[in-house]
Amino acid sequence: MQELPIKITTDCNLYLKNPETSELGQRIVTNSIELINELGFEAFTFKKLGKKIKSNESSIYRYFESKHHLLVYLITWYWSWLEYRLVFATSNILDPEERLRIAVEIITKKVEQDFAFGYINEVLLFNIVIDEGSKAYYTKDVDEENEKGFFKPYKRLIKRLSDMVLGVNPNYIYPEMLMSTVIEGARKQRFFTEHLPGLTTTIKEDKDTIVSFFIQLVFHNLKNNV
Amino acid sequence: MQELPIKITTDCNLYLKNPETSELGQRIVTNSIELINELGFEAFTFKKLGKKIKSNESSIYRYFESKHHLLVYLITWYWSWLEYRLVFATSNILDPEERLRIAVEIITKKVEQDFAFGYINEVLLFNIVIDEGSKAYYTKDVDEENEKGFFKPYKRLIKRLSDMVLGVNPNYIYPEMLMSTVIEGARKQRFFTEHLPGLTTTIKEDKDTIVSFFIQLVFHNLKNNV
DNA sequence: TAAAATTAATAGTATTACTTTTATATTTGC
DNA sequence: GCAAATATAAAAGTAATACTATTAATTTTA
Repeated sequence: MQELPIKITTDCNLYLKNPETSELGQRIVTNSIELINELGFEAFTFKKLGKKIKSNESSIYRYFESKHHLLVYLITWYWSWLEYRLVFATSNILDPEERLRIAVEIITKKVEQDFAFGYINEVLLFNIVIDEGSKAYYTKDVDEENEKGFFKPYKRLIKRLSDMVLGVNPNYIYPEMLMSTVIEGARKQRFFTEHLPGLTTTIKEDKDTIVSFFIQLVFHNLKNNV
Repeated sequence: MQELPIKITTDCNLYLKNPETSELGQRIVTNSIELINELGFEAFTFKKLGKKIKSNESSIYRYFESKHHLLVYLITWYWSWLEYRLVFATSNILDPEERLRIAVEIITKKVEQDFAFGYINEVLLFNIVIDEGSKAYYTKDVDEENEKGFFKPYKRLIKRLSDMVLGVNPNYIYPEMLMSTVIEGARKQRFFTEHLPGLTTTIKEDKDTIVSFFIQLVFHNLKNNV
């Protein structure tokens, strides 16, 4: 079994039993990604997942308290993976502008290649992030779940990006707001491109309009704030 | 009965019977806004609403096919109301920059005052837009619902805003993307401010950080695109 | 005032998320 | 190597959900 460099720690309170630690746990994660992709989160149930992995509904409940917990786990895994890639891609870049440019590119671009990180298919997971991502926090229980630590990894990612913003312009006063607007905005524009094109812009000559737009947005904004 | 200047037309296919046209219909709308605020959309049911308006679950189904249809109706009413206010506030402004500034302010600022438009409480409706707004389109049926015309009023609003952007800078190439990023981004930042402050920035001295941020974002971006 | 339309009430369906219980494997400590 | 702890599977059950169908009562209107 391959070790994954991305760990969702216990202090996030996202699982009852760490799915990394058993074959069944891994099968739950792998197959839930496939099944949520196929059915959408609302139609996805632990019963159907149990059938798919030739196990039982009640066994899945040993790992995740609810299907909502499982969704948050998957989305969190994605943010942690993004942060990992971000650190990796920018570690040798000394120029702050170049660092930020690379960072914005990574957080806004499509995931098209399966990085084959263990039992997780990143391309399918990316689709879930686009289509179902905001369901992780649009709940009546956000505040409670936030206190439990559910969103720590996401906050850490935003913090890291904000620091890069300040590296380019230490006087900029909205670093967190800018970066969460970019990361969430890019997700939304992807969704619009796919389903509601009237709400977005696509430039045919551009390989990725969403990436270009957000890079321009960030840098034009920072340059005017001296 | 006061006439509402905001009409959700039949070609949006959002209702079975227009709730404006009867007292029961209006009670359904008024009270659903209160009840969704109170319980959140997931815990809200037609059964509970029926009890609240001292009518019956099945009667509500005569107006709205499902609770999802009702939610989309409410959100759509909000977009139409925003557009109405937008047109009203900018109709006499000739300077394109000033027009756009006013527009961005209107679409990003909080609704704190009940405009007392008939039977709709705009402050409560605004809360629903913040907390549940994106549930209107994050569904497996988006494409189908889009074809039915569910999102026409929202698209019209984005179109109108894009035209104002082009009024300021005719060479700007991402008008729709910029405006939907602003409108959706402002909603999300409001939610973060309330529930996940680690993902956003708040400046105490500023009366409304979200408005200031987005105005700056738009204008710095447009000025660098000649 | 009769017909049409609207509303109310009841009861029903299939499915959902999740729990409980019990039995059977599998792993682990000694 | 075997008992004890743990993990898994299976079945059955619960309360609630979203929605439908039917029927009856009430209101509107022609």
